[in-house]
Amino acid sequence: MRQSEYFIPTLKELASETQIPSHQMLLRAGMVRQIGAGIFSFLPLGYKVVKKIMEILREEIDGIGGQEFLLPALNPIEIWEQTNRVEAMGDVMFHIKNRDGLVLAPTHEEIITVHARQHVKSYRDMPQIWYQIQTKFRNEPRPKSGILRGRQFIMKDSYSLDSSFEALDISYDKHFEAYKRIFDRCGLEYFIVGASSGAMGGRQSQEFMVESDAGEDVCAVCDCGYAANTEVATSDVGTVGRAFEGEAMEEFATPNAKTINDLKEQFELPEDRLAKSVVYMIDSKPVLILMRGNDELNEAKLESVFGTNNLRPADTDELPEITGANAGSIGPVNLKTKIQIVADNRLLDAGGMVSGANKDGFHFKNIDFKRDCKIDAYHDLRSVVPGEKCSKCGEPLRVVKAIELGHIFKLGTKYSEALGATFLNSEGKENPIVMGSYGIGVERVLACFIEHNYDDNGIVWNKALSPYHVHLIGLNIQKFENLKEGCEKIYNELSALGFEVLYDDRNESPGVKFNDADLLGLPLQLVVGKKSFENGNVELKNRATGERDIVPVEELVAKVQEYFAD
RNA sequence: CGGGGUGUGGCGCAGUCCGGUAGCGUACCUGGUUUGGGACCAGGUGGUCGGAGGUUCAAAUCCUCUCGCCCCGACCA
Repeated sequence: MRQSEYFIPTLKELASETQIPSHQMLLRAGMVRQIGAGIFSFLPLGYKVVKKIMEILREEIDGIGGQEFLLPALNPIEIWEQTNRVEAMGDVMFHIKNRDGLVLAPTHEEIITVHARQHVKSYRDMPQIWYQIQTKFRNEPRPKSGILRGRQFIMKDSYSLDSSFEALDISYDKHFEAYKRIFDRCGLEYFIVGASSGAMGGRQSQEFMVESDAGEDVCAVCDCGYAANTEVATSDVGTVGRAFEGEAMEEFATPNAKTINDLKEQFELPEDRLAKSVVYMIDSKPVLILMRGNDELNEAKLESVFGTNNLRPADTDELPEITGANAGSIGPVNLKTKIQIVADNRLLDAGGMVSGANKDGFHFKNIDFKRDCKIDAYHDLRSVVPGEKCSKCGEPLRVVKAIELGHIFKLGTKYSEALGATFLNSEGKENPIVMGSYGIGVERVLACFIEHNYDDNGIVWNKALSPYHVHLIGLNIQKFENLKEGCEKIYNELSALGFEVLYDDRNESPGVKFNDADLLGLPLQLVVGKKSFENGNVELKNRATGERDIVPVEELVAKVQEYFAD
């Protein structure tokens, strides 16, 4: 491709509002432009990389037996009502205003299930892996971070159809391995975490994450290989155990103690002896939640325990009606109304605890959870804190921000049951199809790669994702006919051998060309300039290392072939 | 949805507090000189200052409403 004819609007300056490196690089390198909040156009160079990513996705999903579909973004709302996801999606789903009954699909389990219902009627028809690479629409409340969170984005989504849960395990494992190959080929440093399946439903899910400050997920990771989204992460913190065995529960005045820290300071109490109470409205019913000391309640874990995302902290004016006290004096004993009480595992069968007396300004001490109150259930409800011991190996955990690149789910039969997608098994018995779903955000692959591969001068592509293989840079070719001829010859030779060559034949000064070349970041730059070319040489620069080789023209092709050999 | 910020030639910004000829850099056009790390000189094109309404002799500037965008939070497959 001749750069003089190619639309690559590189930028010297950026609006100060662009924050994250991948966004800045994509704009500066003329790869994307923004149209609205969370809405982007890919320009030719950016789309070239997108296509490279999509090609890798196709090869690997085809490789596990995937068959590529192209499903409609416009969906009848009925099928979403049948799976109860119109409500579950809420505002995230775009609704069409001037045509009743249509929505823009934020994902495609429903459509896939409809096709399965139509045609997959026997266990002999399975397994199937169906996939597509297609645009998703999600009305994100707050798009952000450039292309990382958009209202419209490209997703590779695949779906497996199986006749049993054992067979689903196989389809799931195939995707797990394919995903590893995909991200390896893209040159991404990622880790895999167990995750909450959230509104998708289902039994098991794992996320493929890339560590990045631009990320929105938080994960606990350990050098031993343990990694989990904090939605489900656990650590080895033990239980607070029992103290003051046999001593009677006793009320005491705590007029100025509203928080755990107040209690710690004013009464010199260790955190292990303090139980914090939080009241949540879960499916509109109040539930008292007990946490040890300042341990943070993790709402994702709470959602998963109660199997609903319809929960919120109780309002301050609801608290006295429910408990008899205001925030700061609430506890599990003497509650004004009888409500469900759940406690974090760390408080299991705890004794000698201090907690609110449900009377403003008073607490109880020596509360025995076995003797003085009824804890309905113990669950892991707390958020992991950095430095806590890994529950696998005991080493300190790190807690890092990460970008979710891909997510794989064992859906089970949620969708097939809701939509009546059944098959006959070998005994002639009707069963719901067992499904899995597997997604990769294409823009996120792009952004994650750049987040980890750039420097002050621009992007540093690898061979797999680089929009072109080599950047041929002709200096002053308008002035020196022999340089131009040399460039044309190299351009034609390399192109004929199948290399994708970006040829900078523009009438620009050398400085402009060098800067643009570093900004675009193709792995190999071939510089044809007067000095070296008159001695029969071309300069070959490695973008990643900055190394420069002076290579005789006749050896150039071999050198390039060698570089791209593996 | 709550909080903060912002909107001025294609792009990046100043000017707004304190009303009075719309400015700088860059890009672009013409001519000339230059050419290994974002060249120089000279001349030139281009903006109803996000939109609507109001105050005023006079509004980018003051007031009211409104829209867009960015950041933090809430939310999030």
